[in-house]
Amino acid sequence: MPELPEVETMVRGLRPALEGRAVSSVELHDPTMLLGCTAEEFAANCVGAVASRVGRRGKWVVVELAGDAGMIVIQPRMTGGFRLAEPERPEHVRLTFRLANPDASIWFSDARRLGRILWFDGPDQAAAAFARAHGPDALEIGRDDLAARLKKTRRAVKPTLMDQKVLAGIGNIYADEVLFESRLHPLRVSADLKPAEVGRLHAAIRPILDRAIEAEGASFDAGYRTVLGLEGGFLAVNSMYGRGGLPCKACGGPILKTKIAGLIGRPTYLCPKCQPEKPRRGRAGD
DNA sequence: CGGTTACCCTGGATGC
DNA sequence: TGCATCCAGGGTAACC
Repeated sequence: MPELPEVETMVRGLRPALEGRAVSSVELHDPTMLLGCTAEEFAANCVGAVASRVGRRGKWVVVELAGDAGMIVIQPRMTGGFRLAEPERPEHVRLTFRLANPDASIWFSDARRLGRILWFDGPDQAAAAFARAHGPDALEIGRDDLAARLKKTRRAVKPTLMDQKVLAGIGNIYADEVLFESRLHPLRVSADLKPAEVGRLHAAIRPILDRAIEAEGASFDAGYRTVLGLEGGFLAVNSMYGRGGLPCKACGGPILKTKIAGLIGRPTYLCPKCQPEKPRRGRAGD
């Protein structure tokens, strides 16, 4: 489920509950989700350690243990999420951290079990693994950097935006929002975007992600919730995702829900009028 | 190399 | 009510 704003919201919720606290025990209910060490090693590494910092790298949640005792990375992927001991234990809990003084629990639950729990012996290993899989963070990437990365590929711009190696944090929901905001069709060839178009795209990314973080992310159905079990509010104020057939906020025409090449089964929402497949001659350019 | 597809899993919603 | 089908926000690996 979670993309950058949802993961950022998780991290902000976890911080006050976890930072500075000693882990008294861990329960790994599904050891197949753990990579990087055995379940026994994981428990031995965590118990007694103090969680010094909780952070985000792209869509990864990073828990740093004090004194270089190691790092835990949790990838929620589609259906993973955290819940504090309140208000109630969620279903499908795969990992439990118990804390002492005062006693508390933090749960990681994941219905589809697509999530991953990674163990790294130290920050260098974690940083190397992150660097292998990710480009710059979507909140931090510069316009020229984005332009250079788009120039390198002739694939469609939407799958490029969702490629974590190009920039980290954008997934299916926010790609559609960003492309609508910058009036670009998702099938436009990345390398063919004109400087002004790349400028619009870059200018749209940060504000949309910031607005979504402010709303505490996007919730629908039984999916993503905050660590308190609350729904995020972004889908009440967004422009595209989940709004197939509804009027486009710019032109009033119907929003199209479709599928595009390069993204296997995932839906794409776009406004055919505001996001023309071919750039208008003389206009859309620089 | 770049792009496409299958697949990993499962719960919930929808349809017959 | 019961069963089949479809759908899903992510990511990797195999393949052409």
